[in-house]
Amino acid sequence: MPKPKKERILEEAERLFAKRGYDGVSLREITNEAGVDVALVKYHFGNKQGLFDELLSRRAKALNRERSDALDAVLERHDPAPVEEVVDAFTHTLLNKVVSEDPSWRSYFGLLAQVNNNPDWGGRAMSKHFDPLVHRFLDALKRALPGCDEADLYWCYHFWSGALTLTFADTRRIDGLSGGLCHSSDFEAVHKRLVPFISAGFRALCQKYEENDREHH
Amino acid sequence: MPKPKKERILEEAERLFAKRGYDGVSLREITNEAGVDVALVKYHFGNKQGLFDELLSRRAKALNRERSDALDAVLERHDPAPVEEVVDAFTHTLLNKVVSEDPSWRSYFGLLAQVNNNPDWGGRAMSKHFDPLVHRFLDALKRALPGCDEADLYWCYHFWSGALTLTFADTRRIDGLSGGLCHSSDFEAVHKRLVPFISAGFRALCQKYEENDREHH
DNA sequence: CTCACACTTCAACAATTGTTGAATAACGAC
DNA sequence: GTCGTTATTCAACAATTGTTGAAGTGTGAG
Repeated sequence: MPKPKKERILEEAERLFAKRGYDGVSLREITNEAGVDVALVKYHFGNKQGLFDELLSRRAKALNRERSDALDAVLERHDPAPVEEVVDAFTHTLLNKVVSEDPSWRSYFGLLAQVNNNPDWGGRAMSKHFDPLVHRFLDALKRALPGCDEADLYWCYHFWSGALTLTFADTRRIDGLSGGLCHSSDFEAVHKRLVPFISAGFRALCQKYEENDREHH
Repeated sequence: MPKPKKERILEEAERLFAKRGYDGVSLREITNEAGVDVALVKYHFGNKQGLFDELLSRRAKALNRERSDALDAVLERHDPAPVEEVVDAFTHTLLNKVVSEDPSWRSYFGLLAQVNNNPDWGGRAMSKHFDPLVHRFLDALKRALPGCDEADLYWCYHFWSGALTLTFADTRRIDGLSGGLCHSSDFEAVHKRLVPFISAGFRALCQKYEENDREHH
């Protein structure tokens, strides 16, 4: 049984939109790659925007639950939880999906990178799907960093989000910049480094009082 | 004497490309906003890509010199220089231009954000204009963080670049997320926080031996 | 079989896209 | 003025864009 054509459209659209953005891909390019007729887009998704919205939301729900569960697991062990563990719970899920699981997740995160960096309507689209989850994580971080300024916290998340976004954009710039030492698609390398990098940033800005026990790991 | 039409095209193109990306803006939209004929694009820049390239490079040269000078000033005072000062030299110039100077710089940085996050050709475009400068800064950081792993250093720059990119993309997501506490276009707020955040990240990943004197500022 | 329904194809639409050649205008040098 | 160069306009091009109505195919139930 061949894959249903609706799904073929979604796959190709995800792949192409992730690479060249909403305006950089035409419906015919998608449907040609998928081997289906253009009119199917209207039938299944209404129009181009409907197709894009469907791509955005179809994976968001499962992803949100998974990351929320990861946070729960951390908070169950200790609350307030160390900054590192909260940051890791947020990032771990994403990078694991890219590294080991169904590679189509990689396209999805590429899509999110496009959306998150879109000055026109990206902010609203991201907020619509992910703000509640982000608030859960920021609440946990607030408890981990008592007395911290709320604005500091949000800006830290902003920097964090930017680092993740550029990672998933996968522009291969670091490949040339590093002379082949690093590879833009080496998400394992990112995984190892992003958590300590971001956690240190949070502590530097949001940790008001020095604590004695700084045991991490 | 009214502004030359060539310049009007550049201004509007910069503004629109920054907001909606290369494929999201048509030449006629640019030339209509600028009040000139479409054919002028061919005359002055060859084609659409030529216009975009001109936008990218016309400000890059001056910007590179300015940032290189900022690094020189730091290194003249002390070499190796503290991480904070090197990071600040890189970021300071950008954010100052946005805050105080000619507001058209803001469009230019929005343009850079679009390019830097573009998976298709963004990496090459950024490298072409900015890699030598980035290498200068990374060299200074390498001296500030003796014995550090080179790959770590490049990945730190990657996170840094991502944080800056999302900032200049100006998506207004943080406005809603923070309930109005932060504003995406408040570059002064970013300025205060980005340097300590990124510096702490560099230290966390790249600082091999604890040092006694951690005097900053 | 027949009917209803979901799915798919086909052919075409009006609008917009980047690009272009030829004609026109502005302007300084001589 | 006259000429050469630069700048600008005009009208149009072929191609592609998203979208659409109508026709066609398949399938499963009755």
